[in-house]
Amino acid sequence: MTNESQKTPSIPTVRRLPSYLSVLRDAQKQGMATVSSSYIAKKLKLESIQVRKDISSTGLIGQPRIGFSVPELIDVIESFLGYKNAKDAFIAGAGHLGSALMGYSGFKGYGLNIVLAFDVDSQKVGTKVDGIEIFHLDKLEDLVSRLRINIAILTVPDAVAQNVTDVMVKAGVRAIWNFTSVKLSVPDDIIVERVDLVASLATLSSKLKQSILSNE
Amino acid sequence: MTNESQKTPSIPTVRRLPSYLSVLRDAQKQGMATVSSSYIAKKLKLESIQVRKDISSTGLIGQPRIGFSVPELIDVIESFLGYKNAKDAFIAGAGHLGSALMGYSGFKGYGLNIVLAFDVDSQKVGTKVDGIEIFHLDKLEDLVSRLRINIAILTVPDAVAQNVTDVMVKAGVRAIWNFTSVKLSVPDDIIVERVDLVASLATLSSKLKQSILSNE
DNA sequence: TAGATTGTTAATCGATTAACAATC
DNA sequence: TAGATTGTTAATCGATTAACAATC
Repeated sequence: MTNESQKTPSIPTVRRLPSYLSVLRDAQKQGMATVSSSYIAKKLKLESIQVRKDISSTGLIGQPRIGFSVPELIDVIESFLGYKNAKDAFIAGAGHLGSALMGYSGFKGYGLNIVLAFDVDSQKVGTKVDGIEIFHLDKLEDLVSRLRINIAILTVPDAVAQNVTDVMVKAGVRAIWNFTSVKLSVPDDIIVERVDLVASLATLSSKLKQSILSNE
Repeated sequence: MTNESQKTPSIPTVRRLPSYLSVLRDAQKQGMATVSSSYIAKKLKLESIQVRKDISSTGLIGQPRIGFSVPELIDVIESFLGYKNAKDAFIAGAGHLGSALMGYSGFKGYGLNIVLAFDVDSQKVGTKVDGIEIFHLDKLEDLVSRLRINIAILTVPDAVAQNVTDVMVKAGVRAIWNFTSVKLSVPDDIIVERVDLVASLATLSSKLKQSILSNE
C-alpha cells in the first residue's frame, strides 16, 4: 500500500534503490509475491535494517510477518526514481565511450531514453549507432533547445568539455551526466553528476595496497 | 617534509586525493612553488579544512603562513595512491567500453598500465587497440597467471560476467574493476570496485526531480 | 496463540566542520 | 612584529546500526 509520506531521500539511499529494483525484478520472474527486507539484504550483502530504512523513504508500508509486496515495491521504486516516464537525453561525443552508452540498452529500463547524439567527426555524422542518429555538434544548440531535451551525457574529449557544456547550457539543458575528467563550471541551477573513474580507481588501488600490506 | 605518520585514509578522502593531484599538476605547470589548502579548496569547490584534513592523512606537514610545497605534495599523493610504480592490468571484454578504457591514456598517469585485453570475437583477436593486443578469452587463465597480473578490468556482457570472474580468480587476480551491472561473487580476499552507472544515474534523476519540484 | 517481520525511536559510528592555539 | 595559514582538538551533522514494541 502506498503512502503519501515520501521523504527526500539521502544520496546513499538513492544509490541503493536501483539495486533493490534489480533484486525485485528477479524475484518477480521467479514468481515470488512478497519479499522480506532480509531477503533483499542477503542478495546484496547489506543489513536488513538498512533495506527497511531505505524502503521507508519511498513511503511504502510493509506487512509484519509477510514483508513487502513485490509488484508494489517495484512500482514504488520505479516511480520514485522517475523510471515510469523515461526522460529523453542526448549524447555529446560519439566516441568509444559514447557508443558504449548508446548500446547500453539497460538504460531504457532505468529512466533514460537516449534519442540522439552529436559528434564533430564527419565520418560519423549521419550514421546511426544502435538506432541513434549522430548529428554534427554544430546542430546541438538548435536541436536540443527545439526538442527541449533536459539531460545531456557528456563523453567528449576533456579539452572541449567546458566549451561543449557552455553550448548545452545555452540550449537549456538542466542536468549533465559528466563522463569527462573536467570539473565543469555551470550555473547553480544546473545539475552535474560526474562519473569519476579516477576516484573509483583510487579506491581500488588503495584497497589493494591495504590488502597486500596486511597479507605480507 | 614527509613524515612517517600515514593514517589509513577514509574512502571519501581517497576519492578526493586524485582531484587534488590534478589541481597541483596545473599549479606546477603555472610555476607555483607552494599552494594553500584554501587554494585547492577553491578550485574544487570544497572547504579548506577538508583539504587540510585529507592532506594530513598522507603524512605531509605544511608550513604555517606558506602552505604546502607543490612538488612535495604531488610526490606524497602519488606515492600514497600507488601511482609511482603503475600496476599492470588487463581488460576482459574488448567491446566499446573496453576499447574506450584502452584508449583512455590518462590512466597511465594514475597508476594503471593496461597491458593486454581479451575477447571472444575472432575478428578482434590478434588486433591491437591503442597498442594493446587482444587475445582470445580462452587464453586468459594461462596468460594472466603466467604474467602474474593482479588487476582485472571487467567489461564483458552481464550474462558472462560471473563466469569470466571465476576464471580470473582462478588465474590469481586480486582486484577487479567491475564495469558490469552484476554483483559478483568472489572470495573474501578479492577486491571488487564497481563503477555503478545505474546508481550514478539514479542520483542524477533524483536531483533533477527535486530541482523541478522546487522550481515549479 | 506464537513467532516472524515490520516501523520507530535511540545509540553508535564516522565524516565534516568549527574553533583556536601554534608558528614562521 | 603582525598576520596568514597550519595542525589539533572539539562540536556538529548525518548515516548506519541496534533495540524493541507493534502487528498480522
